[in-house]
Amino acid sequence: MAVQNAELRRAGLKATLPRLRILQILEDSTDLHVSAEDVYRTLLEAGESIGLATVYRVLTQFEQAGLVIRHNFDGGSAVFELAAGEHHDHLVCVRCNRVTEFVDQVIEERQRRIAAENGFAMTDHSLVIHGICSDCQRDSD
Amino acid sequence: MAVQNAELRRAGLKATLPRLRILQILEDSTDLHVSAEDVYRTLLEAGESIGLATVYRVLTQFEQAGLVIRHNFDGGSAVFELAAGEHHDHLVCVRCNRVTEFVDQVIEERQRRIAAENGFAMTDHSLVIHGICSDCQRDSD
DNA sequence: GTCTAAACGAGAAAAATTCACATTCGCAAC
DNA sequence: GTTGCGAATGTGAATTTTTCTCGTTTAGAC
Repeated sequence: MAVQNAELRRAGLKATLPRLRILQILEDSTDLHVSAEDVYRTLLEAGESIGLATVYRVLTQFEQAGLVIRHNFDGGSAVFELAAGEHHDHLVCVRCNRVTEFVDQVIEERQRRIAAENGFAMTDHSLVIHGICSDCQRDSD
Repeated sequence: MAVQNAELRRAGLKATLPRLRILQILEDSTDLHVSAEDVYRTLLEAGESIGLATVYRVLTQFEQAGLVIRHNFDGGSAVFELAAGEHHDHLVCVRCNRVTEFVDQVIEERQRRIAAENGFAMTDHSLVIHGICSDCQRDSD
């Protein structure tokens, strides 16, 4: 708990109970990508009385503070991921929604060049490859 | 009009009035990326009485038929683009939302390889580079 | 311990999208 | 050209996701 406290301070956020709990949930989650609803459900299961509005507020603050990254894959709801490690891109299975991460330096470099060629000051980028993962390919045979 | 009629048939869709009108709007639009609301508004301005639900339905059908591509950039609403040309990726300005398209064969190739290495049968991919376009960089000085 | 601004909870509201169902339309057979 | 039928549409309600409002509570400085 003391750890999360310090993390929040470093991010310039007051260490309130909802923020501590939500940060912990993100860190403890086995799934790297969780939605606001996921976080809310986990809180309910743990018996915490934290409102859904607060979950959204906190996740947005975390995003602005650089603690998490918000992805708009599809399927309606945004998902959040701890910004702990380095940047990476995603492979998303269109059948089971499983997400795999990857990094490719060649692509990173080309992106920087393309942004520059088009006069864009790149702030961010996101690459999502959709496909059918090996498990789902097997299942459909 | 006869042209759109044939296009719909080729896509396996009955040539109904809403579908003809919406296809025409997409083709006539100066902006390549339009939302369902944009289409609806254009219809209203033209005095057509086509429901918003129909617009969503038709756009979804067009997507399934491969006539248009749906993008979930961000900002809540999805945008649709005619699937006329070849595949391409997008540069989106975070200030003015202007969209520029590009293609890079090196990136395309790396993506195929990455999907294969991870056992994914690639169905699709989307690369969005966010940044500040040249116009907006100038404005903020 | 007190104080104050910031943060919270609950529920209402907004925005985007989909659904349900009665009505209408496209089109193929006559 | 008429007719018939299943597919498609319009309306308005419902859902889903996210944000807002506002009265109450809390974290952290003094």
